[in-house]
Amino acid sequence: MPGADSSAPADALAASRERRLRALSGARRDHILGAARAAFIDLGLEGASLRAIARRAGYTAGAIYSYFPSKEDLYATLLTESLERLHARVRAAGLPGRPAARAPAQAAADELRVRALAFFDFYRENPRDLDLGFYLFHGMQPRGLTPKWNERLNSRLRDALQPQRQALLDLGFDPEQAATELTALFAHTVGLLLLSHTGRIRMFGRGSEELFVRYVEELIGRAPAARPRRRRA
Amino acid sequence: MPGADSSAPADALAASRERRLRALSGARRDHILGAARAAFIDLGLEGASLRAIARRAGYTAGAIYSYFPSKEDLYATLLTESLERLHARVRAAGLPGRPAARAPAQAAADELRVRALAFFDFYRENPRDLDLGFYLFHGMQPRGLTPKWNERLNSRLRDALQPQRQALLDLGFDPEQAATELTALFAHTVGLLLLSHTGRIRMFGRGSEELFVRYVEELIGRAPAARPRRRRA
Amino acid sequence: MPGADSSAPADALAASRERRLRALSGARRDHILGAARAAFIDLGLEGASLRAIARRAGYTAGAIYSYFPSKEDLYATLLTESLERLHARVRAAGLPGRPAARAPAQAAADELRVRALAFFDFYRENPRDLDLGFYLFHGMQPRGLTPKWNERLNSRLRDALQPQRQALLDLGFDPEQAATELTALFAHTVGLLLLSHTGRIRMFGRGSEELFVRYVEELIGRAPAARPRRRRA
Amino acid sequence: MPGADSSAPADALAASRERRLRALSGARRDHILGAARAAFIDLGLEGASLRAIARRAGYTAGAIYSYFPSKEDLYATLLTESLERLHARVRAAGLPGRPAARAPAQAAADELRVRALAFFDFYRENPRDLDLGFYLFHGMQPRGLTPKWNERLNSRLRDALQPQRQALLDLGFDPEQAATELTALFAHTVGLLLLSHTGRIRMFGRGSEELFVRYVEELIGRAPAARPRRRRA
DNA sequence: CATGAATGAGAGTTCATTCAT
DNA sequence: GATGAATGAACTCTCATTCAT
Repeated sequence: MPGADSSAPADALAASRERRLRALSGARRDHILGAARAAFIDLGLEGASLRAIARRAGYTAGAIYSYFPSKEDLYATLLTESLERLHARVRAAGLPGRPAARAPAQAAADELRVRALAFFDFYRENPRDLDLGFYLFHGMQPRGLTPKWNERLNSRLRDALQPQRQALLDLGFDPEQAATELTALFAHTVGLLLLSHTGRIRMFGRGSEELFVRYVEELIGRAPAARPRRRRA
Repeated sequence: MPGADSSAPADALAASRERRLRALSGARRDHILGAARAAFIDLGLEGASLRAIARRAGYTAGAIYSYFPSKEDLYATLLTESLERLHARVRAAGLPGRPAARAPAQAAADELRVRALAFFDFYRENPRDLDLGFYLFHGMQPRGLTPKWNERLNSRLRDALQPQRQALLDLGFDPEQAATELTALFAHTVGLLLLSHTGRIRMFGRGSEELFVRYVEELIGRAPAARPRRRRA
Repeated sequence: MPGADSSAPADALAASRERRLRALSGARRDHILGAARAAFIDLGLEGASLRAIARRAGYTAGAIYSYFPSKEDLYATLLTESLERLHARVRAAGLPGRPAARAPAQAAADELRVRALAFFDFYRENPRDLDLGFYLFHGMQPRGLTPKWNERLNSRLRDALQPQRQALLDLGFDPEQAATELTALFAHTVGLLLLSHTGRIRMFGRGSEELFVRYVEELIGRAPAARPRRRRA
Repeated sequence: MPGADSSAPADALAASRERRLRALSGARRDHILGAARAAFIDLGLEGASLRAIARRAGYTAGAIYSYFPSKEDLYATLLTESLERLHARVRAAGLPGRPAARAPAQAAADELRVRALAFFDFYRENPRDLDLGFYLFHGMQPRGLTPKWNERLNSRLRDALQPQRQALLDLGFDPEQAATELTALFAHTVGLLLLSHTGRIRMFGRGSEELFVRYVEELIGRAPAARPRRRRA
């Protein structure tokens, strides 16, 4: 058959084409996500309609549905991706001093400082990512994404918090304590970011970063490993 | 003419009628605010349309505009009133043990505990009031309320936080420290409430109240007045 | 009190105003229904969108919702009203020869002829009313109107068929036979109308009216009262 | 050139390839029609979008246009094919008792009974085929199919009715009478099917099949051949 | 032949707001 | 003060269709 010996090259060709298409499609999807992020930044949560997003992306509203099955899905994807960027940022923060041979307690403290600050700074610099989180974490009742997406988003958030949890353990907190402190740290971070983001912090005449650092230092001060000498004494 | 010499009594009559009307109007305004609050509780932020609010109040949508110039304004009024209820709750919390002759440091610590918890509980029990605050405090770009309302709302919030500030001062923090601690306390409170309200705290396996109490205790532990003897020693 | 003695006239005024408003509103509702009917006639079932109807009525799409809670509801109202016009037509058809002192069997036969033909002619002359009936009787699953509306529409249809049923009884059919013949007559009528309306009848080289008359005459020929001689024998 | 003398075999090859392709294409076209039919059955007329049909066929929406120039055309093809299935069913119905040597009048009556019932049953069992007929036969304004398709569909319908026409002739009706009776029979059939299909018949407390049989028996009773004695006399 | 992307129109519905009465 | 009507813009989403690849 004439088709037989040409099938392998044809397959290769098809495969290569598919790869190219997939890459293109992915790039365009990212482009839409970027437009959505930009729309959020400029127009806020309520203003970022599908049309507005599409317009920014250079598309018709209907075209978005080639990439996302619904607006909620687009939002959820955006948040997932935001949490992944957060995670990347927190992970990257720890790299430089890694193989150092400092005193372990000191090293753990530095770890916590650096990771927690990276987390904090990510949202300070990208306040709309915070909005996004609120949007979907707030109601979360819209439409059908709750079960699957909620799980997935929680998982991404956990990932981003994991380095800080590890640092807490390294600081000598037992797992239970670490969980408690991590929760408190997360709450404090979110609270400060919210105050900062809404401008409400001005009313107190304080800077959010200053307060954040202070909280972290107190937390380190509370760590079992922080005062090993005193304990022995 | 008969109208000339009856003008003074007529004025008095008109004035009394106007007073009565004003009172009535005020009552009806409150009635609408109540309906709005109920609509928020049942339907959430997005579901509480002007129509839904009006329906609950027994009015037509258009009638609301006799009492509020816009939806944003209604929301802002609602938030003002919410902050006043918060304030009342915090104020009421301190009453019972007031005239006691306890050790001053202990009394101040109790004050803080009781006031801060009242603040926290208010929002725990009325999560929609928290929503409302977020809605209006968020972007602050909502149309006509920024200049005047922002000031007024900040002022109400300050009022509600004042008892806690006083307790911090009574605990021996100097004014600067007190401002810092108050800000941090507020941020922590808001962060925990948010975690609790969005259900995100479940993911950490912690209760928001437990964490809140812990934070307050640590704060008290940090207070200058908390260890006066130790310091002298 | 000054308001006391003026309340009665005020009430009267209010009542008159309300009456006027109600009449106006009803007229405008009818005007919209008329526009909807016209839209159906020109654009067919699928083309008659809410927007198209509103445009014809001189309204915005949203304005329709002041008069009808949904498009389905508008359709159902239209069909109800169509069935009422049908009923009126059938009822009016019997009037002229009523008090005649003809032989009863002959009178009953004339009754049936005249009523059945009125029914048939109504739809021959207003084919879109037939479409409307098909639209809602066809799927009938759209949205929430099934339970209430279905009942109501069936009732209207029954009303319009009642004169024919009575004529069948008067022709000597017992109730069971009358029900059977009425159903068959209705089916035949609908079938012929459909053939006529879709132009399919041309393919047979027959006229629908001719066939309809033939069917009615056969039906009359089948009637027990039609052959009194047999009964006497 | 080597290509010159190989042109004849090449042409043959090309022709055979084209034949094969054409057959394949036909099979795939049928496959799509099958998917469309299935989509109709499951989703109804409105729900069966091109996308839904394509999905069922394992294709993209765009791919359908390789086989059908438009959705209307696909529908028309589907209806053509439906009428052909109807025809086959009616034709098959007459087979068993064919070579019997019954009294000719009795045989013709049986013929009519069996053919007409087959026609009726086809639509009773496949109500979506009825929908399809209504959809396309209704306004006939759907875009591109009027001139050519109308003719073709009428022809198919005529084919399916031909056995009944023959039976009517065999029953002694002259051609004119037969045409009239055939039209009336068709109208009655359609009317009953419509009542049955829309559920409206329930309102009359009658069964469509019972009524159908009754109509056919009356029709047979009307046949000239039904009373042969009169003819001989 | 088939895909995947894109269009553009349009669907029904809701909304805050305005205004004559 | 309150109504009921009306606006106009916006919403998400679906559709048949086209076309480069």
